[in-house]
Amino acid sequence: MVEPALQIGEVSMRADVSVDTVRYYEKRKLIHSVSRTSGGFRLFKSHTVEQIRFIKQAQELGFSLDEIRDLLGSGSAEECQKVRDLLGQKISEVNEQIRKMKAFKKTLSHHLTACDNELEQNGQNANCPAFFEIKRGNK
Amino acid sequence: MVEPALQIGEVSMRADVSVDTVRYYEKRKLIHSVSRTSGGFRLFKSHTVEQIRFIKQAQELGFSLDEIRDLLGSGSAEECQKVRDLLGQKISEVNEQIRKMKAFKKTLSHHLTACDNELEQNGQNANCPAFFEIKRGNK
DNA sequence: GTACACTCTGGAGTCAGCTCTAGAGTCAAG
DNA sequence: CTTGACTCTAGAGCTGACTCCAGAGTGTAC
Repeated sequence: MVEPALQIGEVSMRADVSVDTVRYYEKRKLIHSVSRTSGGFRLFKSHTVEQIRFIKQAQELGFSLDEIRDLLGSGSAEECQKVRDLLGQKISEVNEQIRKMKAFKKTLSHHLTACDNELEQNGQNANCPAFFEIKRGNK
Repeated sequence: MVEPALQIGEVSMRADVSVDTVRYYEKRKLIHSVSRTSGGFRLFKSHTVEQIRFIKQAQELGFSLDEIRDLLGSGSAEECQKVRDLLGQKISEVNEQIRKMKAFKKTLSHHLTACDNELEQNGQNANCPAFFEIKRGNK
């Protein structure tokens, strides 16, 4: 039941990032290698792969590596409360993001409708209104 | 009813971006100044302010300036259909983003709960688990 | 024992999206 | 006609997050 150590290439492949990225994350303290071979090769635990996937997930949603690092925490006692608070805060940020997304989607939908109307009425000669002129009723 | 032309400083202030940003967006063809004073000062229509706000909104949601420019379109006939298609595509991208957001929020909530449990049970001596060890049941 | 894939380090390069700078010109007010 | 706030251009610099590179060492398979 001793979990197998992974070399950087294996981690990189499983997490679908480059080896450079893995090293970069280690340098930025988002992950850490647990040990080295006698020759100096890094060895990682397998959960590092999950950790990298989490980092990528958070990143796609606009969080910076520094923010993500704080969220990952070190597991130390005094950090526990801090991480907890941060989590609460991030959750509301995500909620806010979702709200913004929905608003943006609405804006896009409005334009799509306007666009469709124009195409239907004028076909080949459609003169799609520039984005913000729609609202202002200009031609 | 002739709409007043705005100078760059006015636009920048109303849209809450720097004047450099306004010039940069013009260079990148996201907006355009309608004319210049005899001395060469740019003059903008007031809807440019709305356009910049839209750009910022889209940007916050992870769209690049190039993508946004395509979305703004030029209003020409042949572009109309193209913009329409792009709009449809962006709307599904936004839907996908919303889905990811919700998944991420779930991940964060799980961790928050685990964190709370740990704090409740061990108080001052809480040993907040490293992010991904929770799932794996390690201490 | 050598071939070959993999890994190491340190540092330079890249890309997007600004941001800043210098040096010069513009414009409305007094 | 001068002052002071504003604007112009071209180009350099910055930040975050990689990405690439050279030159050297490691590990295992035949």
